[in-house]
Amino acid sequence: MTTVDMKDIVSLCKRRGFIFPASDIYGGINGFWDYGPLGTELKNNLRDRWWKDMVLTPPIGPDGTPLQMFGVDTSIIQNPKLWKASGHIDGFSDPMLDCRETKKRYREDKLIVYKPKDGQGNAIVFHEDAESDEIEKRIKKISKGQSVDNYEKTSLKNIDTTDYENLIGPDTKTAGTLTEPREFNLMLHTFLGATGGEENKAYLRPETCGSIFTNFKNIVDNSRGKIPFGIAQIGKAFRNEVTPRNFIFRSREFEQLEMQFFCDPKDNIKEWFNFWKDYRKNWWLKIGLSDNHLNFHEHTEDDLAHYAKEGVGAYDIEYQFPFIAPGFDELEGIHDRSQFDLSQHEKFSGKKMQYQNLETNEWYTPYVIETSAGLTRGVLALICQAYTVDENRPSGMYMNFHPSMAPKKAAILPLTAKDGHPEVAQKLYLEMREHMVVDLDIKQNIGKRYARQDEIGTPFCITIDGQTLEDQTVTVRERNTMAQERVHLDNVTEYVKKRLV
RNA sequence: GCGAGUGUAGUUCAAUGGUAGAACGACAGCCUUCCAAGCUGUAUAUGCGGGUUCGAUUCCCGUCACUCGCUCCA
Repeated sequence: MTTVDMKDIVSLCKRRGFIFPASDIYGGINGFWDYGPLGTELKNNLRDRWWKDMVLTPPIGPDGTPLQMFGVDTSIIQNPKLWKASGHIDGFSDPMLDCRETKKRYREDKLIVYKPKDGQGNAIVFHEDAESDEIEKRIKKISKGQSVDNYEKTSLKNIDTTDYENLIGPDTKTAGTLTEPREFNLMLHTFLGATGGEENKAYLRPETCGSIFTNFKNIVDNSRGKIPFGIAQIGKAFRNEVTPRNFIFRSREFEQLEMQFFCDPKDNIKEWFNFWKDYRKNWWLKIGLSDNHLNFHEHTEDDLAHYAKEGVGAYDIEYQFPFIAPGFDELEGIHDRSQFDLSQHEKFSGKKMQYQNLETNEWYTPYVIETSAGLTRGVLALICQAYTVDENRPSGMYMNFHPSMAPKKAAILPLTAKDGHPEVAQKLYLEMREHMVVDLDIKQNIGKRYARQDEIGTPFCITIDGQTLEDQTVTVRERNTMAQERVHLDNVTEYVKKRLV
């Protein structure tokens, strides 16, 4: 396997207009990226393909009937109670602090402090479950013989941060190694209303699925949703990642392709789960990711998300990104969320989130299988997969995008800038651009123009030459093989179209 | 968030306490040609802020960004 350096990928992305650092002229901003002309096309191609294959023409179910799927596009900001119900607000809002020396991290509320009653000397910090003889021993040692009685016990919250320099951390002997406690909630928040204060706090969604669940009843009641069915959504999501890193892989603003599939708890959940798992992996294969770069990772009991504890399992589809190779990193999760979300929303909203089987009149809370893919991670995977080193061509490499994903489908290149070539080229360009994204490039020599198209992964280059004027044929060059074929002008749009699927 | 490193044209690199160079890319002109990016020319850079200094891209401090290792990832 050839390993591609992320550095080369990042510089190509900037040089050719795929992806730029956000607010580049101001020095960038950690965790945010802008999509340039080609990156936008690529992302749209991936997004549209997902929407088609999931919503417009969803797969045929295991029993041979086409699945019912509904598309929604919900607001990024929702009532904060939604995130309370989903567990996102409480799940990760503890103030934490670090020890600079030992690199350990502590929850503020789990630490207790022994402060000298006379105010002389350092205060000593312990973990809340420290044994009393352990406390006694350590205090004696550090204070050179003083007893616990000379110390008063308090919680870390009562210590002013200006006094932190006099604190001795739980796992060290030196004072002043603890950092100030920091909120570690990973949700981005904002304030609603022009004068919004704390009471008007709202959150930018950390995933798109929350509002899929809250629309469950609308779909059932107003869109004739009959279980089993799915609700799908594409949209932005935001997380205050501790360490945004690896180009667009972990960014604070990203885009998701999410689908929640609601089924009868009496169904064979495992069968549905496997159905989606296989369908989703094959989908990535269809759009050009190679099998040996894809991997299924099954979550163990310990790292299951809070919503997935009850279910039949959780799998990640992982891709072998260059920055982690030979390891893999998550591209899409297929998780059994069981009845967690609908039950939670029923509890918090007081609205019945159940489904009635009208044939049996039986009410139940549906089971949910989630497929949650990162659109922006998908773009990165496509780019990494496509980057192909080839020392035998002028560009030194080419982007081997699947034709259906390539940002530009064809480039029209008159061999010379005179002799009537540009006129023919422009006519063809105006025809073809009605059907696909095409480039018209007239200037400079042909080798240079081929090389440029190779670098951005255009699958077909169409050349108008002397012979075109005689017999109305053009040459079509295929990117990967560089082989050429003569095609009549009347057929060239169809010729390319057929090869984009 | 911690630790280490890096920061010079669009990209990849050079150089210097005293005028910042190249290659590729871009653009213009020439060539009119089917691929080792033809020929000529033009424009473009020391991340940002402060300090030291007669003078800082170079030394120092801060900051921002990127890379690597930790940490985190509902």
